[in-house]
Amino acid sequence: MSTPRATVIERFHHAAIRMLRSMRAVDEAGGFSGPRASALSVLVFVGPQSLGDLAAIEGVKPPTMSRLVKAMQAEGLVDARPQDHDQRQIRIAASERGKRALMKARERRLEALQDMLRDASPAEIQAMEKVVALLTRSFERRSQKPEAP
Amino acid sequence: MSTPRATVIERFHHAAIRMLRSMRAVDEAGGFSGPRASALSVLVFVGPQSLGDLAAIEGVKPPTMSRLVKAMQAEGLVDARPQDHDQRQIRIAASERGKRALMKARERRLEALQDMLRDASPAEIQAMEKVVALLTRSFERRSQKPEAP
DNA sequence: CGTTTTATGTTAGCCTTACTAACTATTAGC
DNA sequence: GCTAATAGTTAGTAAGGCTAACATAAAACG
Repeated sequence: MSTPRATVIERFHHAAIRMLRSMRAVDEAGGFSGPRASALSVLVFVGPQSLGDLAAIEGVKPPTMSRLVKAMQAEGLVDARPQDHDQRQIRIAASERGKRALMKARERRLEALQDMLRDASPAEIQAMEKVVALLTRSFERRSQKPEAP
Repeated sequence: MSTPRATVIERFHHAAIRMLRSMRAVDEAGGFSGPRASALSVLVFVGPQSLGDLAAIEGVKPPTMSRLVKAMQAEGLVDARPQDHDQRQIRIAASERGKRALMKARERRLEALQDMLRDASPAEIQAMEKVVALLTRSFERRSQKPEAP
């Protein structure tokens, strides 16, 4: 359990925690918080969703998403109305104001990240790219087989 | 704002979020949750701390840490008693049971991470190492100058 | 010294996000 | 058409975060 490989993985995990912790501060300074930014970015970049689907994408249970949507609706960040073909479902979409707010928050976060990593060498940027590819691959593998067959 | 560099950084941020989200599930399945595991690991690997120091290390305010410590104390994970040289401060230390619990949780998480990254190539592991170095460097720079002079 | 200031934790009260359980309403199946 | 299943909501609880207000111990200082 103490191979060099394990050590790297563990240190990477820890570094990721620290990086995201400092980003949280940036996100929250900019008005809306992690879960909201995340759900909104799904609505903006993936498209309108039903509540259940949005909850599944975000990895939370429907009641949690229900409350989140209600709060964002109250702030005018999203619109929600019954689906045409199924009156049980609701169609949640980012409002224009929501889109603008998301873009601004995204920009702020990106600026903070770029500032944090401003002295990264080209080789390090390349290394980040490799790591992103690795992680993306892992996520895809995982989502292909959610449960053992 | 749309340089390749920015794109990589943004995708890295997103990948980190997803990685940690799946790790949260592993942590919580194993008994205690993120903030507890994190605080406890400071006590185990860095050593006993006062409440204020521990709060600062963890990036939370003292009342938050006070409650966390109280809960962990109730579960027998940590010991706390007044400092010798200053009766205002308390000295918080991991108990034997806390150490064991942390080690087990750590092992579980590491196994899950290794499983997630099981098909990483040597080059990718090397890339992770580079990224860890980059992030660590950034954190150190940041902690050296907490506020502008 | 004694008084005032500063430092350290704690308590109380609030918010957000997460959960489960129980409920309503709509759709689908038989 | 009655029953099943499905989609969301409501209610109640817990964890973790915050600020404001407080108690107490130590330090500073006249």
